[in-house]
This record gives sequence, C-alpha cells and structure tokens, in this order.
Amino acid sequence: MNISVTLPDGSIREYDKPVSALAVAEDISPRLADASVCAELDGKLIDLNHIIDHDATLVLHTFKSEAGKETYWHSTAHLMAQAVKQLFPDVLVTIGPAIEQGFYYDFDRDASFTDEELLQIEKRMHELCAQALPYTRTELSKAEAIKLFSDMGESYKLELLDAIPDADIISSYRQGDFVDLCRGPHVHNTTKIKAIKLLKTSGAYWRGDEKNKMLKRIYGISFPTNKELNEYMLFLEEAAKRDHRKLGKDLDLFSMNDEVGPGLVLWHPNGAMIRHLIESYWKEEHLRKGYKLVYTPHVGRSNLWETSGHLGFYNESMYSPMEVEGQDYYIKPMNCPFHIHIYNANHHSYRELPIRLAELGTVYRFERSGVLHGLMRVRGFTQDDAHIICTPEQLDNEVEKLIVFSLDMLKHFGFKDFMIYLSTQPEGSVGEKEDWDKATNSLAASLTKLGLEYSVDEGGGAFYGPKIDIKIKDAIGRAWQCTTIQFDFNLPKRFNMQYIGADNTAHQPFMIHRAVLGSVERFFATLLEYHGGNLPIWLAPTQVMLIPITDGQLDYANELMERMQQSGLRCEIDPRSEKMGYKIREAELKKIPFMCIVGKNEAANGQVTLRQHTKGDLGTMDLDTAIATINSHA
RNA sequence: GCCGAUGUAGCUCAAUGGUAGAGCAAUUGAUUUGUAAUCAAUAGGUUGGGGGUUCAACUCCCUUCAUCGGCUCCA
Repeated sequence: MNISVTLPDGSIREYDKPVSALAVAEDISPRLADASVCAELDGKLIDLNHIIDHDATLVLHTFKSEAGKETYWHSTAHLMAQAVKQLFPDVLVTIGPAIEQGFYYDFDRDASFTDEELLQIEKRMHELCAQALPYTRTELSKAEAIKLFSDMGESYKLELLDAIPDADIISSYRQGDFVDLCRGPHVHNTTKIKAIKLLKTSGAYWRGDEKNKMLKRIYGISFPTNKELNEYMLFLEEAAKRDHRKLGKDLDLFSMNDEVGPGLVLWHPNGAMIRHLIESYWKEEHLRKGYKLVYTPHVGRSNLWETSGHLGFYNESMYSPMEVEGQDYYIKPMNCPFHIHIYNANHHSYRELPIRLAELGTVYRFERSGVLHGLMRVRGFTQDDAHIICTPEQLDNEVEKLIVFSLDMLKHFGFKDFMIYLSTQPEGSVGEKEDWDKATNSLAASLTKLGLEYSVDEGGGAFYGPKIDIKIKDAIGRAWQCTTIQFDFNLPKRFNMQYIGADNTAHQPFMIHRAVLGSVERFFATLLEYHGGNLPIWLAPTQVMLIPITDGQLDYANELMERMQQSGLRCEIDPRSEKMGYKIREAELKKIPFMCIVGKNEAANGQVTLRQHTKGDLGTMDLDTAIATINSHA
C-alpha cells in the first residue's frame, strides 16, 4: 500500500502505510509538528491525529492561520467547560464556539460567575493543561449520542441533538473526564494550550432568542505563548485610549448629560466644528454628484406614518405621539416619507429621472436602555440620508455610481478597510419576486463589476428590499455599519409614486434609500477612533496653536494669527504666562496638528518656528513657508 | 428590556461602619520663560437620586437613575 500526501508547496510525500497528519508534520520538521494545531485534508478540517489512509492533499494549520486560531480557541473553550464542570458540577453546558478574538462558552447556572471564580477556573484550566490530556474524537450514532448526554443530564446538548437528522453520524470529543458534542477539529492535547486569559462574563440568551432563558457566558482568549497574550492585553489597553468616549472628553468634543437624557448628544464647539467640516464636505460632494439638498420637518402627523406603514412595522422604535389641536404628531424616526412627499408634490417625467434628494436629517428612535453606546448608538442622530428615485433602466448605473461614491467618500476620510455585505430577500417581505431579483442582481453585479469582495447575508435584507451595507471597525475591532444602500419596494407603492414614461402612461419608479456615512454621530465616533484623535488636518478644529514665548511676542503673535486666518487656517493663540514647554505639552495633548513658536528671534526676523504634532521641531522659517508646509499636510 | 459590574471635586483616583483626601485642571498672585508640566495661595463635595438599618453610613440593605461590558435589536 502506498499513500502519497501532497503539500501546499506542491511537494509530495510517500508513505507505505496510513499515517497521521501529525506524523507528516513531524516528517517535515519537528518545529512544524509542534506549532501545528489542526490540518486540512482534501479541503476538510481534521484533527492532527486523524489517520490519512488515501492519496490526499494536506495543509497543516498553525495558530497563525484563521483555521488554526479557530481550532485553538475552540479547544480552549472545551478546556474551560471542563474546568467549570469540575468546579461547579451542577452547571449545565450549552455551546462554546471560537469567535473573532478568542472564544466563549455559555453555561446554565443561576448565579453569575464572579471575578474570583474566573481566576479559579483559569487556574484549573492551567492544571488540566499540565495533565497533558489528549483530545479524543469518537463517532457515534444519534441514538448513542442521546444516551450519552442524557446519562450526563446535559439537557441543552439533547436539544442540539434534536435538530440533527437521525441518520447522521455525530462526533464527540473527550479530554479527561469531559465530553462534549462537537464537530471538531481540536488540538490533540491540552498541553498545546499555553497562555489563557478569561476576560469577561455576561448574560446571553439560549440560542440568541430573548424569549429563552438567559445563560451565563464567559469570554476568554488563549495563545501559544505568554508573549502573544501580553501583546494582546497591551492591544486592548491601547485600544481603550482610542475609545471615542475618552477622546470626546479629553478633546472636549461632546458630552451626554443625565438631565438632558440618555442617548442625546451635546456637541461642544470643538466637536461641532469637526461635524461642520464633515457636513460641509458632504454637501459639496453631493451637489457635485447631482443630488438636490432638501430640508424637512422633525415631526409629522399620524396619517403620514400610517401611510408609510411605520406605525405598523416600526412602532417599537418610535416615540409616543404628541397631541396638537386634537391631532397626533410623531417625531420622525426616518426621513423617507418627507422626501417622498417632496417628489410627489410635482408630476415627473421619465426625462427628469433620476431624482436624488439629500438631507442631513435628524431622526429620533427609541433604543432600549441597554443598547446605548457612546455616539455609536444613540436616540437622536442625524442620517446623511438621500433617496434616489429612478426608472428600472437606470438602476444598474445608479447603484454602481453609488458604491463608488460611498467608497470614495469613506476613503477621503482616511478609511482603508471595509467590510461589504449584500443582504437578500427575507421571509415575509413585500414586493414582487421579480423586482427583488432584479434589484439584488443589480447590487451584486455592481459589486462584482467594481471588483469588490463582499459577503452575502442570505435573507438579511429589510422586508421592503435588498441592501448593501459597508461596515468599518472601531478601536477594538467591533464592526459598525456606516454606508447602507437599500431598495424600497414598499414606500413607492404606499405613497403611489409615479412618473410618466416615454409611453405616456404612469409608472412606479424604483426607490433607493441610502446613507453613506450612516449617521453623523456614529461616523464621527468611528472616524475619531480610527485616527486615534489625530484627525487629518482638514478636520482638526484648531489647526495651528501660536505659542509666544513671552508676553513680549503677543503683538507679533496676534499679527501672525490674523495672517494665518486670512489664509484660511484655523488658528489660536495661547497667551498665558506659562513656560513654552507647558504650552507645547498642552497643544500636544489636545492633538493640535501644528504649533508655531515665536520668541524674540522670530519676532525680530519676521519668522516662526514650526512644530508638528507628535513629530517635533520643523525649524525656523518665514510665515509663507510655514503656511505652505502646513497646507501640504492637508 | 435581560445578565453582570460601576457611580466620591471639572478630570484621574484614595478613604476597617467613626471629622471625605491627593494629583492635575480652575481662580488669584508672583514669574517672562526656547521645544511635552515654574512656584505659592485660594476655592471647589448633601459621596448619582430616594428610602432604610445604626449612637454613627462613601462604606451595610432596598429602590431608582445613569454609565460600562455583553445578549437581543440597530445608523
């Protein structure tokens, strides 16, 4: 018998009898064998001790690969469950997957896990690692699996088994006294798991459904070396420094206030300036791209929301009505109905389309108290909203332009990495299947044509249409939705939107609802975190701080400020009788991009000494050179 | 909303159930300074709100509000 194993580099290794993946790894190098956590046999993930008994391609995964990390963390989750079961035998295990950064395991237990208990569990995990317990895979029939887990009293596992077809072969993994229902693969021994940190606890609904029981979740992470764990902990610390809530306070950008109410933002002058700059840019770009700016009211009569259907399908997110002269008015959770009425105020010919109505529209939505999160999730926010009304023929072109426009705008703010999602028709949606397909295909085709990678969220569209979402990550890797491009098959019909076609009859237009930044609040927060507070100079509320060394240079500094302001720079003076070092330190902490230091020498020669934030002294030069230098960074 | 943690001066944080404190910031004064903190004085508080236990509560209990980390939901 001869078995040949093809490796990713194309090399082939021959064996005269079946071998384990681990043996192949050892054959290549002991170091690779040591670093490997799982393998991929003919594209299927396997355990390292899986026996290869046929000609096959083999990829060995170390912790460096995605699959390696996932296996490593998943195995750590099992290890944690084992420790928890040993320490707290009454706890029932449920599920425990690997996640993007680490793993979690959900347990059914009345009390929450305390910080002390977490340390206790962590300690037990290390002890179990030291015992060098092998992870062993066992395949069994569904009936056997049911017997196994019902003997253990693990009712949640039985519920999971329930969903598996009777004829399927089920795998379980055992290490020491712990058995878990699991597809695998796993590391082959607990010694593989070295550095462990249990990070936090939380509640989590069984199967993610809030009608179900709330379980107790423990999050953790693990690494092959302590060094990597320490680096990760450092990364979390660094990320905390970039948190927009901290930066918002430090740089005096915005605040929330108990008395004003949760989820309602107060924009301080510095934050308001940044917002103003974002919005001005946004307006100019939209005008350049053929959008028309509109303004609409903050409230609308109940009839409007009945026609739009919001009172039916969006009621939970809307605030209670206010009564005016016997009529109910609602504060708007969306801008669409108003934009539609602007469209409907006139008759439209197909020759006018597409019509693009844009507004920085402030909306108010009721968000449950537990979900509020800095500026990322608030109750009053401004959408950079627009509605594109077009003919079916114009659809593809509009979508494509829209995606390009969105990405260009995000890039202009410095963003580079995006996650793009295409969400398709969900259950119980409105509109014709034919239209859905056309719209979904149009979205997909545009993404493909532009060479963009995207994930499909099957059935994740709104009930009224498919959509494309673009997400950006925050400081600790949480993804936040910014751009959303949504079709709407619902409102054009409800509001009876029409245009007169070339055939001189009325047609219903297509409508795209879109926001590029998403909401100004969330975008602002993401922007702040992305740049760690060091905004690009065109967005810095103060671009230059003039620092006179003594009172003697105050007049000169004032003159400089005036000239800089004339040239369009946002410039301020620090006139206090503090030492220069103190003023510099403060300007640095405020993350002001440039400082102009002027002392006796500069005043005498009509010069300035320029200093760049985080970079330091750039030397002495005349004002025009300084202004040019500053502008070259814009 | 649910599970848990937290809430003390503008900010960052101290204080066994026994007189609420520090640093920075602020104000006033002195200092006139050369690339990340000059010195001194002053002022600043119903310890998130309400209730309770106690001779005595920042500290213990109840309740409520907010924030933080998750879950569910979402721009």
